[in-house]
Amino acid sequence: MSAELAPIRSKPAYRRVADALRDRILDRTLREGDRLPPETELARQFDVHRSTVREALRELQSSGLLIRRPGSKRLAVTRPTPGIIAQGISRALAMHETTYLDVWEALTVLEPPIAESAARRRTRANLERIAAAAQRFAAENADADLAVHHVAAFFRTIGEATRNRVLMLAQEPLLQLLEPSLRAMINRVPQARARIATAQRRIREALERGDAAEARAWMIRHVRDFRRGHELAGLVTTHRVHFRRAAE
Amino acid sequence: MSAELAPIRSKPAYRRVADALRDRILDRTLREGDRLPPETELARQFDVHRSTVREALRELQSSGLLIRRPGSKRLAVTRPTPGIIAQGISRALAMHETTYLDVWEALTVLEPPIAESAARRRTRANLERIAAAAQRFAAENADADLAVHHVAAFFRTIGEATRNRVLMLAQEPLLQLLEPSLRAMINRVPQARARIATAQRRIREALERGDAAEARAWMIRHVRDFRRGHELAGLVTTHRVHFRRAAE
DNA sequence: GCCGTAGGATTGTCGGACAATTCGTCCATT
DNA sequence: AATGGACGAATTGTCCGACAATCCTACGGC
Repeated sequence: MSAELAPIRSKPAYRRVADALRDRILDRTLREGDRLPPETELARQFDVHRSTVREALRELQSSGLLIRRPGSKRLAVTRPTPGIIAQGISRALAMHETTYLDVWEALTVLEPPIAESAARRRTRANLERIAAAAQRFAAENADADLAVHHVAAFFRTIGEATRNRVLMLAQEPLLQLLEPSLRAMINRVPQARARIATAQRRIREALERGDAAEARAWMIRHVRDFRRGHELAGLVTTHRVHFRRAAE
Repeated sequence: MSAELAPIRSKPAYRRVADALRDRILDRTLREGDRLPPETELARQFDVHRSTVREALRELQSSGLLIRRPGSKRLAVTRPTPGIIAQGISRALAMHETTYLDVWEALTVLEPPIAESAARRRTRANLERIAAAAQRFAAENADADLAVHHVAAFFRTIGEATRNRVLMLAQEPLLQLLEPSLRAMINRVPQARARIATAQRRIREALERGDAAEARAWMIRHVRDFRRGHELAGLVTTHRVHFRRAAE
């Protein structure tokens, strides 16, 4: 007979304020680009103290719904960028027992279909961006950090070409987590840059022809190469990924 | 000759405190399960006011690194759960122009390889959880909300069987976003439940046999059915997804 | 019309206060 | 030795108020 009693825990005010604001943003009462009212005004409207409002604001800020535009005082409503979101994902993955092998497996799953889809939907503008990214990688012969950055950018431009936000967002954390090990690999495996450049070229050409099967096939090789290179570099793929991003 | 001057913007104290704490968590100085020191103590250590500390705490709390255990006062260090992370992703996707078609496409990409991988790695325990989830769905003939919940749970158990956090995390937002439209579909398409139950059974059997190809094949059909059902129900797949999750 | 400036508005941070809850410990009871 | 209060200490949630630093704006000068 003992009914399961719902635990009664009225939410603290800062959370109610955050929820209320988030609702206003999601239902577009507050639209993207709008500047938020001043804290004192919000405090007045919600009938709480300004400190309480500020706690709520920090919450929304860290989930990427509010942003302070550089050189501006007021907060503005914004859509969370893939980068911000992926940062949270990357941290979460780094805290769980995620290995480079896991990341690589996910790349294997995601990237070939992404390449395929990109081959079907890419526009002229996409192709230009893809070519530019490949070009930048090919031109960067010194700085490994930059090279790695350009590799990630290449994948991103392909993701954009799919026009599917879900896929773009899904691949972003992989790119973030891949960077450190990719950098190590490029430094230790001499032929790595050339192999990457070749794969990028073949993928790019396939995308230009709209050849989905070929784009997929080369993407598969490209991703497989990452693992090969990883092993050649003596990196252990079952090591846990790590991720830091605080200083800026 | 004009050197690119780095914009000097010393971060506000609440952000520095948040960064410092986040670093301590990521480098495991503060370990999972540890209770955080009291706010006054943190304020003393960082030499800032307690309000400032509280703003930092809200930030970490919303990124899922700190949690208040039910019926507890102190905050505890924790790993962000897939659910929490995916919530942020879902919101982000809902704010961009993400359509149900996008979600469905991502399901098409992700789920078959997940099923394949699960077929290779599943343990006895996984199989039991998968069977239990399928059982719960089959037994739920009334409440559409519950049925939908069980469908998502079925996918989650399969994701767990892959033992790959990245894949698990990638599929979570899809499940969250799928729920509303899936609920509508189940309510409007009479044969939907039966088709889902059949697919679940075939997938489960394939997983039990460790038959990766068959698991993949049935998962493909299963996901395709979602779209068919969607269309049969007269739901427009190019509508934007929406996501709310505030009350609790 | 463009530009600089003064005053107003807004944020970042602080000091302090107090009620409500939870924590921890000590003691009585079974 | 477990169990179950009892109670003061510790901690959080919320508020009030204050002030410097910075951003914003509107006004007046060129």
